[in-house]
Amino acid sequence: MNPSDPLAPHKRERRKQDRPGELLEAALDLFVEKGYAATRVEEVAARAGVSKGTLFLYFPSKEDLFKAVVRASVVEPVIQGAAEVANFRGTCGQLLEWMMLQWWHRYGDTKASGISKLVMSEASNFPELAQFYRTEVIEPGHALVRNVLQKGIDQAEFRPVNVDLALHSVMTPLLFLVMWKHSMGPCCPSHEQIDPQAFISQHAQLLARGLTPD
Amino acid sequence: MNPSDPLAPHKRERRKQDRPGELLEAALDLFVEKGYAATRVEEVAARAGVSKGTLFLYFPSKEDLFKAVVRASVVEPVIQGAAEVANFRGTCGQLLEWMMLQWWHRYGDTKASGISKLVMSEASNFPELAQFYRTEVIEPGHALVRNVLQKGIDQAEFRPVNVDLALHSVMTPLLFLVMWKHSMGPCCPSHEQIDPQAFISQHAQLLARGLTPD
DNA sequence: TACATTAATAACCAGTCAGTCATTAAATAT
DNA sequence: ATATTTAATGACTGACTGGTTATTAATGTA
Repeated sequence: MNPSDPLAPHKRERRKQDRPGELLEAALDLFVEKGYAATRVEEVAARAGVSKGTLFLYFPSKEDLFKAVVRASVVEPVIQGAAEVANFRGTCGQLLEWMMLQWWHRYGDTKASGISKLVMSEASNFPELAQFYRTEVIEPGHALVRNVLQKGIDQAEFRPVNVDLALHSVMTPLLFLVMWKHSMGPCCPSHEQIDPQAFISQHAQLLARGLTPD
Repeated sequence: MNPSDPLAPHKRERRKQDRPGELLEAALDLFVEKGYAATRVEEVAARAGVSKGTLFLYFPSKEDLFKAVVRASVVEPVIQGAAEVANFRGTCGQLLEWMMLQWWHRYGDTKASGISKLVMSEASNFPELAQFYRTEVIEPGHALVRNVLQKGIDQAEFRPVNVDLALHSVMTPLLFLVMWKHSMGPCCPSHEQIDPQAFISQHAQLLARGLTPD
C-alpha cells in the first residue's frame, strides 16, 4: 500500500506536551496574517498538524486562544528588552536612539509585532484584552522611556519638557512603523517604502536636538 | 387600537433621496464602533430606520457599503483642509504646528477619524481600498507636509534633513492620536488620558527646534 | 376611482463556522 | 495478553448572517 495514500487513516501522534506551543505558533501566524475574525480555528488546527477538536482540548474557545497568543508573544520580549537598558553607556540622547533601534529589530521587525497591530485593531471588541495589553506591555515600556527622559532633564542634558507627553513623541514613530508594516505597507509601491532604520535614527536625532537646552 | 401596537404594520415612508445618506451615517457609526466584520448589515439598516432589504436596494453589498462610507467621510475633509494652508502667515515651524492642530480638530477629533483606524485595521482584507485610501488621502496629505518642510529648508529656516523621512515625524503623532482614541483610549483610566492639543503643540515645537540649524 | 409604478418589507435561502461528542487508537497498567 | 485510561479525531449541529425575492403599500396620473 502506498504510504502516502490519502485514504489511509492518519497516524495519531500523542504529544500532549508540545501541542499548546504548536497551536500558539500556528495561531500567531494566521492571526497576524488575516486578522482575528477572518482566521478559522480549523485552519489554525490544520497548520499545527492537528484536528479542530484537538484545538478545543487545549483552548476552551477561539477568544481564549487569541488571548493566549497575545500573552505568549508579546509579554516576553518586553521584559527581556527592559533588562538590557541598564548596561548602556552614553548620553541620554544616544540611549534613546539606541533603545528605539533595539526595539525595532528585537520586536518591531518581527512576526510578533503583528500582535500589537491586532490588539489595536480589535481593542474595542476585547476590552479586557486591551486592558491587559496596556498594563503588561504599554505601561512598562512607557516607564522605561519616561525614566530616560527624566534622567536627561535632571542632568540638564534635556530641557524641562512635559515627560508624559514627550514619551509619546518617542514611542509614536515605532507604533507607526508597526502599523504601517502590517497594513498599508504591503500595498505600497516598493520604491516608496520607508527605511525603518533611517527613519528611527533621524527621528531620534530630531528629538534629541529638540530636547537640548538653548 | 394602541398606536404603538408592535403588531401593527409599520408605516412605510418613501424617501429615496435621503436613504443613502442616512444609511451611510448609520454605517459610519457602527463600523467605527465595532469594526467591519463585527457590524451586521441588519443592524446598520435598523439604525437608519429601515429594513435590511432596503439597504441592499441602495448598496449592492456590505463591502460596497464600506467603501462608500470611506469615500464619503474621509476624502472630503482632506481636500477642504488643503485649501486653507495657502492663507497662513508665519514661519514654517509655526505653520507646521498650525497644520497639525487644524488637522486634529477638523478631522482627528471627529467621528470620521475612526475610518482611518478602520482602514488601517482592515487594509490587508481590502487591498484595493487601502490603495484608494493611500492615493486619495495619504499622498495628498504627505505632499502638503513635504512642501512646507522643503520650503523651510530652502529658506534656511530648517536644516537640510531628509524630507521624506521627516514628513513621517510630523504625521506619526497624529495617526497615533487617532489610533489611540479609537482603540486603547476608551479602556484607559481618564486621569492618564493624553491631552491631544498639548501633545501636538509640544511635539511640533520639539520638531521645529530639532529642525533648526545650529 | 382605477391603474401603473416603484419604494419598502419580511420571510426565506444558502453558506459559514465555532463548538460538541461519540468513536478510535496510542500508551500504560495489570 | 488484557484491561484501562486518555489523546486525538472528524462528522455533526445550531446559531448566525449576507444576500434574494415575492409581496405589500405609498405615490402619481388619467
